[in-house]
Amino acid sequence: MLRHFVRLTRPSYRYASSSTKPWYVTTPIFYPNAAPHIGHLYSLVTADIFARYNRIKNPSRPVVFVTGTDEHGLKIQKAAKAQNLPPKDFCDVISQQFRRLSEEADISHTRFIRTSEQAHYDTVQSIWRDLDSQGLIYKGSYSGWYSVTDECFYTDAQVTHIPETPSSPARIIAKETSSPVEFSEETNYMFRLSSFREALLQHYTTHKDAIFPDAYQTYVLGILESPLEDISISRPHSRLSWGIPVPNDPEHTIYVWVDAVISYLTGIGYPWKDTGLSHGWPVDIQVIGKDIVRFHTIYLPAILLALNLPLPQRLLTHAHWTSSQKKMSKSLGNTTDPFQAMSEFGVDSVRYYLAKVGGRFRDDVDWSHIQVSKHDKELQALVGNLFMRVTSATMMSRVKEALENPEGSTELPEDLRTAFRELSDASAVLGSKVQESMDEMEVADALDSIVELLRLANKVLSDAAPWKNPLAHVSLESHRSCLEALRVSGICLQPFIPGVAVRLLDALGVPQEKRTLESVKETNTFEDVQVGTRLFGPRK
RNA sequence: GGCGGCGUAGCUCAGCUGGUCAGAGCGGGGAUCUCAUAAGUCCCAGGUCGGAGGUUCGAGUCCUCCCGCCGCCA
Repeated sequence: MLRHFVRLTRPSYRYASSSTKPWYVTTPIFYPNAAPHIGHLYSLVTADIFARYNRIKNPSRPVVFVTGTDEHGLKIQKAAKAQNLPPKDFCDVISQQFRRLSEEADISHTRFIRTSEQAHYDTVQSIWRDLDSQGLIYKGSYSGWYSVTDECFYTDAQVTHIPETPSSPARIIAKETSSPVEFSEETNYMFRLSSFREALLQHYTTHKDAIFPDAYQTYVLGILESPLEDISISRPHSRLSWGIPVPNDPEHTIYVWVDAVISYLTGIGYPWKDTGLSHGWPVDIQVIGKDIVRFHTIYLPAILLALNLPLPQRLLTHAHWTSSQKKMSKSLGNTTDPFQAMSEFGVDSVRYYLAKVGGRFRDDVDWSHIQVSKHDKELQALVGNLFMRVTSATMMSRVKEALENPEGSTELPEDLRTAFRELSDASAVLGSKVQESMDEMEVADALDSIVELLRLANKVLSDAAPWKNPLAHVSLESHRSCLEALRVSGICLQPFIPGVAVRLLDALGVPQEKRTLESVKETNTFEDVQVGTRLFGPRK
């Protein structure tokens, strides 16, 4: 007899941001059937921004950041076969590219998991047995349009009907590959997803901000307002051998997405001896792409409910990158190699672009070589040039002169006093503005606040014109207030462009322990400014 | 077909929760500076806010219809 597994009476775990458990963020686990692309980098950078942000927001709270590769499945099996490699060897190569991408993009992940790891393997089988013992798995039949050539099923939407012609009969083919398909049926293991519809609906009704942006919350609620059908979670071993075998049934292989989503648990050591809190569970932010929303908002939570585990706190769903307004596609030849982009523009300029342009999460965003180049220049001018203006030989000598003659007048014209006060006020509130935006997942707004402050600093410096103003005190005040703007900006820029931010803070002589969000409110004496530091690498 | 999202200056985008009835950056034109990483600052031009109705004292913002684009419907 089937147990009724809806747990409506059990409170969902909702930990406040001041919770002491480690803060946990994930990228989607990547499917390495080909080399990584800009979309993968976007997911990595997005997750990294939140990881780094939380490190400077709550320095005493550990941050756990899991990324990795999902290495089973038919596409990988076929890609390996095409290269005459065993799947494991193929995955070793491609997974290494993803790991290298993470490292070269300055991603501060704490764990790179691969679903081919033995511990993950064992845990997936263990979870399968658990679900099975609860009566949540049963054998059923799956039917659809099967392609012998492609060795897979297609849905109605994925096939098209070719009418009869004088030389050929009517037929149905797969849209993607044009291979002929025929309606077939096979036996698979099914998961009782339907049992969880009410609990899931309640969860998303109660937690209206579970998914960001709102449009995806609405989308998921719409799905859950209709009957939820059980889903197939296995494939015949004869067709899919590269995967985790179904326990006690070697003729079936666990479907790839099942073991993929379990990696968020195994990435932090599940099954735990305790509740998982000390390991970081539940996930605080789960970064996902819009193409995998169902897996992460419905299938995974259903499994978690079945395992009696709290659900992820929030999901951040990002859209895709287009290339000069066209969908990126290998067949179109308009994909961008992320390694090449980082090499050409610098890691931080690429991160800046991804965060600035991609940091609103509303819809697809455009990757354009011209736009990336412009953002690269903007960043260098905003941060690099401002630092050089403030620490120039002329400026430093004027400051020295002012310091050596403290009896000089400190009275400033009113317009300059107002300008300096405005800049100081803006510096003082930057931390709060960035925190407010980031806590609302508004990455682009946070970055815009920093840019605005740096622009204001450049303006005030031009207004004051200390390089020619006869009042020595103007030099001192300009120097001090612009360094302060750079300092607070440097602290706040760490999540977005960590390399430049660290070099800036080093050049300003900011101690390591004074680089937290809290430190923005404090003052700095700038006794150890390293004049002449170049914050950006050489340019062509 | 159903559901959801989008459409604002040449380009990329803010403007969600109705109120000095439209802004920013880039690009374009002009001026200025030369402290500075060929960088800075100032000014100007540029908009049927997809179209048509409606609600309202008032709508880019709410409602209806239409047009176009995108996504989902294991």
